[in-house]
Parts: sequence; structure tokens; C-alpha cells
Amino acid sequence: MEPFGRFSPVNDERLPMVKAASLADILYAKLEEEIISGVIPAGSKLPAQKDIAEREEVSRTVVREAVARLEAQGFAVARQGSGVYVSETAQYRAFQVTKEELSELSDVIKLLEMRQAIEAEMAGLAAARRTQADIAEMRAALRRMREVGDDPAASAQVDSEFHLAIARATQNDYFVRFIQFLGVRLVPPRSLYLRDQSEDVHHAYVGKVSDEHEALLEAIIRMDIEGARLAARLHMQESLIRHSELSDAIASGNDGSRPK
Amino acid sequence: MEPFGRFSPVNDERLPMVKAASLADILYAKLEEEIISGVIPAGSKLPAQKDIAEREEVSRTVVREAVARLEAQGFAVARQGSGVYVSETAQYRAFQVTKEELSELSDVIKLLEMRQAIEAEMAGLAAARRTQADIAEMRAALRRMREVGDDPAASAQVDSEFHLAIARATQNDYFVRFIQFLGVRLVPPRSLYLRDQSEDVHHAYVGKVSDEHEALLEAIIRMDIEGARLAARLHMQESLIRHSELSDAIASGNDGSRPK
DNA sequence: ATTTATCAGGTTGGCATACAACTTTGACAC
DNA sequence: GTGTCAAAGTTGTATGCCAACCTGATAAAT
Repeated sequence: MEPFGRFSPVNDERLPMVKAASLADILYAKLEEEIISGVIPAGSKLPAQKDIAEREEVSRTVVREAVARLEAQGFAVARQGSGVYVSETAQYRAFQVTKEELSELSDVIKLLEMRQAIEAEMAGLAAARRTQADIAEMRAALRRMREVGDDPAASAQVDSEFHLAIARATQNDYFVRFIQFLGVRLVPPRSLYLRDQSEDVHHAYVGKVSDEHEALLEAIIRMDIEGARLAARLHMQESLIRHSELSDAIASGNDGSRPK
Repeated sequence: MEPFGRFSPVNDERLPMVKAASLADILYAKLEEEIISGVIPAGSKLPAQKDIAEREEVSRTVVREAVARLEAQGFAVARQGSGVYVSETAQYRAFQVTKEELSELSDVIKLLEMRQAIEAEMAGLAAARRTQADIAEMRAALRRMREVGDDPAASAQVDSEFHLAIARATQNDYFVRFIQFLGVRLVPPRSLYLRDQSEDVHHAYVGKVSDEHEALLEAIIRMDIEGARLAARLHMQESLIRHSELSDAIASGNDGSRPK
């Protein structure tokens, strides 16, 4: 049985990150667990809300709220007059990452590793399927990258646009979604960029990233599938290293805790 | 605005898969739309449940249920005594796939393509990092695969166990989660397996899958990263083809009527 | 002037009850 | 058997009440 970390899915950081678990939270977790583990088999009918309320010693209001959540997550469907049925395709929960996990450096690295996997394959598919429009889009992103130059926030933005363009070139929307999903989670906080970096260090950084991007784009343009995969893997590898270095830097610089 | 059609209660012989929209359903959809479109900005506080109830001319019960769903989807967080707040990151919620998407064959194929990407990279990582325990687990899965033989349901189960074992061997939990997440969505419905397949057709199918699995495991054991990637890619490619064939089969077999 | 305590009003969480809308079931008539 | 229909069971909605909690303002203390 796990703690209730996952119920406040997202929120701003400065407010209490763990809200107290309500009865509905607890009941939901209980039912979810029973469904996932198979104690309540797929397709079966849940006990009547009245009975659940009695058994769990809560009011029907709480049961209804828990059921509403189950429905929202796709675990169950309620049919008026009949009952609440466990979805045939239960175990339907979405792929999600909690805030707590993202605060762990090791988790961020694991997610980056996952992104590396996706990026490599995306690059291969993009190389095979890219249209002229896709190429134009990627080129435009790289051009903007040169234009924004040393502004760290802007260059991070453009960087993600470039990767999005690659995702689109796969002609598979799910890659786009996934990159968007992971993207916002893996961008190092602005504060990292803004700390005491000398101009030329940052300049060198930008240049290196640019070279990697160019190489990747070249491979995609000449439809070199293996080459694209390699270039993407390399790029993400470097990115991972850069991220680690940044993290090490703040780890030794300050503890990164925020006063409350 | 969405239809949410409520029809006159006609009774077809079969159970309607679309249940009538409840007031809570409608209100949820309304709020979700307002949040996504930005009418209700991120971070802002929703009106008090009492006020929403008045404005929408429903009871607070309905409002509470709608809010519970918003919370379950990560769109909002309710704080007792204070109010309900729209998530800052509402637009970037979890990576998820709707039921409607899964009913589209083209979407299933795109997801399989995504899974192919992940599986290939997973195999590479597994080859680099697998422990003896991991190997034992994978071997056990393949052994069970031979044992269950021709039972389609059981072999599908064991198949997913094998892939899970590979995911674990990457020593990266997110791969495990992702495979679990995608897995249940991409297993062809049992009905597909049960249709008129002659014994030997199915037997040939099992044999082929087995060979592919063996090759993949061998590569992982000898820590052949590139070989593992290749074997995995091949396996998923074959799997994709098999899936397409099955789908074609039913598409021509029954009417396969599908809206849109 | 600044901090601390207190209080009043507002808001969500939970409970209880009643009824409406719908489904299922089984008895009954045919 | 088959069809009808009433009764029981279940979810959906409404209403009222109170508890727990948050917020901001006011008062008190330092």
C-alpha cells in the first residue's frame, strides 16, 4: 500500500504540497487498488453504493465521490438503475509523473533516459517520413536558435520547438504528445541557467548544442535512418551530461531548499 | 458545445455503450472546456460550489461530483476552507489515451509504433545492464510460454510478462510503468484470438513469436546492445504486422461499422 | 509600530434523508 | 413458453445541516 502522494496531481510549489487525504481519497485508493490487483475483477459489478457506504462506515456522499473519480480515470462506469461496473479495460491509468518524483535527481535522469530512447527512434522515423514542410520547420527552428543567441530562456524554448518539429515529422501524433508531456517536466529551472555562468561558457554551450542539432537535421534531410538515430542518441547523451553537471553545480552551490 | 444527446429511452436488445449524460457529466465537460480554453485561467479560483450550483441551476451535489472529476483528471485542486483552484499546469496533464482513440485502428498502429521505439531502446539498455536475476526472470517467462502452449489468453499474459522482465532489466522504473501503461491498451481483444483459427495456424504463430523472443533474450544475455535493439525492433515489427492482419480479418469478417 | 490573539464570515468535507429516474427480477396471466 | 407488469433494487439529484478549515480584519499586547 502506498502513501497518498499522487492525489494532488499538480500544483504550485509554495503552497502545502500534501493536502490531507479526504475520506473520498482513501476510499478511491482502496477501490483502485482492488481493481488493479484484480480483487474486483474486470467487468464485475461493484457492491451497491449503499452497501459500500455501510461496509466502509462512510456516507454515500463519500462513496459517490470516490466512484466519480474511478469513472474519471476510466476504471469504472456507473449505469443508473443498474450499478457500477468495473471497466473491461481497467488498469487504464494514465502514464503520469508526480512532482515529488521530479524533485529527485535520479528520477529526472531516468526520465531523460526515456526521452533519449524516444528521441532516437523518433529521429529514425522522421528521417524516413519527413516532408519538405517538416524540413522547413526544423530549419526555421535552428535559424531562430541562432538569432536568439545567448538568451537562455528563449533558447530553451526554441530548442523544444526543434524537437517538436522532429516529433511532427514522424507523422505520429503520439510522439508529439509524449514529447510535450515530457518536455515541460525536464526543462531545468531557469535559475540553473541564470547562475554565474561566464559569457563564453554559455556561448560554448550554445555552439555545441547547435552543432549537434545541425548534424541531426542533416541526417534527417538525407533520410539516413541509422545516422539520425545515432545523432539523436548522441545529442541526448550530451544533454544528459550537461544536465547532470548543472545539477551538480547547484548541489554544491546551495542546497536548493525553498523557505516556507 | 457538445451534443451529449439524451435520446428517448429506446431499448435495443443490446446494452447501450453510451450511457446517458448526467448533470455532473455535463457540468464537468463545461468546466473542463472553460479551463482548457483559458476562460478560467490557470491558478485562479473557481467560484464557490454554492455559487456554481446557483448559476448552473443544479444542486451542490452535482457540482461536487464535477469537481471530484476535475480533481481526478488533474485539472483542479480543492482546498478545504479555501476554494477550488485550477491547476497551474492544467494543460500539461498526464499522457493518456482515450477509449475513442483506441477504437481507431490507425491510432492503435501508431501506439504500436511508439511501443516499438520504446522496446528497441529498452532492449539495448537491458543488454547493457541486465543482472543474473533479470535473465532468470526472462528465461522463466519463456519457459512458461512453452508450457501454456496454445491457450491464447495465457500466452498473451506470459508474453507481457516477458516484456515486463525486459523493462525491469533496464533498471529504470519508468520503462516498466510505460510498458504497463501501453500494454493493456494494445492487447487485441480476446475475441480476435478466438475466431476461427485452425490449430496449426495458431501453432505456427506461437512458434514464430517464440523464436523472436529467444533471439532477443540471447542478445541481451551476451550483452549485445545493437543486436538486442535489432531483435526487439524486428519482433515488434512482426507483432505489428500480425496485429494488422488480425484487424483486417475482422474488418472483412463483420461489418466493422465505426462512426467517422 | 509591530507582533500576536481572537473572531466572524466564507468555503470545502461529510452526513443524513428523501425522492426521481432507471433497471432488473420475478410473479402472474395467457 | 411468452408477454405484462408491478415491486424491489440501484444510481442520480436535491436539500439541509454541521464540522473542519482558511482568510482577512479587528483588537489586544508588547
